[in-house]
Amino acid sequence: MPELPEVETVKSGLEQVALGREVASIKFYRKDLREKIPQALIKRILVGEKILSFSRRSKYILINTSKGTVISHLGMTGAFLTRRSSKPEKPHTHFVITLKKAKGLDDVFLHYVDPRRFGRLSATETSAQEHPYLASLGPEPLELSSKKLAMHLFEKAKGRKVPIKNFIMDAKIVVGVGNIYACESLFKAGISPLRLAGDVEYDEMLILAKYILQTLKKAIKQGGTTIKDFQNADGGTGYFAISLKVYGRQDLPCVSCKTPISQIKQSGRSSWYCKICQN
DNA sequence: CAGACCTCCTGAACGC
DNA sequence: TGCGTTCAGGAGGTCT
Repeated sequence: MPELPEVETVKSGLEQVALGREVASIKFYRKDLREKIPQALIKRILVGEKILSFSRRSKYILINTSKGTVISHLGMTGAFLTRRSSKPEKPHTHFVITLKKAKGLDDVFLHYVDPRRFGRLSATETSAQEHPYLASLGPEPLELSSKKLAMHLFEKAKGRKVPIKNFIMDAKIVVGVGNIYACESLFKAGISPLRLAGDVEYDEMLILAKYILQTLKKAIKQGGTTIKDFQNADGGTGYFAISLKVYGRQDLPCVSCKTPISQIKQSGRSSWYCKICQN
């Protein structure tokens, strides 16, 4: 389940093997993931074109050529696997990008595998930022200082009665804070996930912002192991490298006060927190 | 308009 | 052992 740090790692891995290379072909094994795949448009943008850059916006990976941008999301279970053959070897391989053979370089085939098909694949020949997937997204936390992020969150939270946990997971407010990072950051900041966003004081928001950034940055740093394993990646390992203090730890003792960790549901999502340490 | 809840999907982890 | 059930989660959609 790729979170933002893992997506960053996947992007780096793709850069290592495919940046600057020409796409020879793309073969689709499905006509849809979450939505219908615009196959003809994607072919127009990729086939016969050099990959000028990869970029990331929120948890989307963007593949840029002179013809436009292909926009992909890994959902929960998606992965780009680098292979030496075009033949799908894993179940749920939904498309394969073949890079043109080049002197002195290995043959490379990018296999997109996604068992649950929560992933997405789309494209645009114009501005990627105006694509519906990206148009209404909030800022990238990693491009902000903790103070800027805190001010942004504090302003947006004014008058909001949504729980702070749901608030920081809302991609329209800020991108890249998935369930794991929301739970962990709130624990470190000592803020209950049940608190209403509008009731969180600026000072608390600053601490929360610091921990969100710290957790994301730490995970990206440790995601390096995934880059190393990318050639035979089978789903990514980097994200398990961060030590989870509350996520998934229901009934286990709080690392700080030993009180059993509570699990609750918020808008259908599990939240874990310490009733004593988080207020 | 804001907020809660539903939906998509498969496989892992349970329970009987 | 082997079946059925539950649950996880990103993000858009729908309902209140």
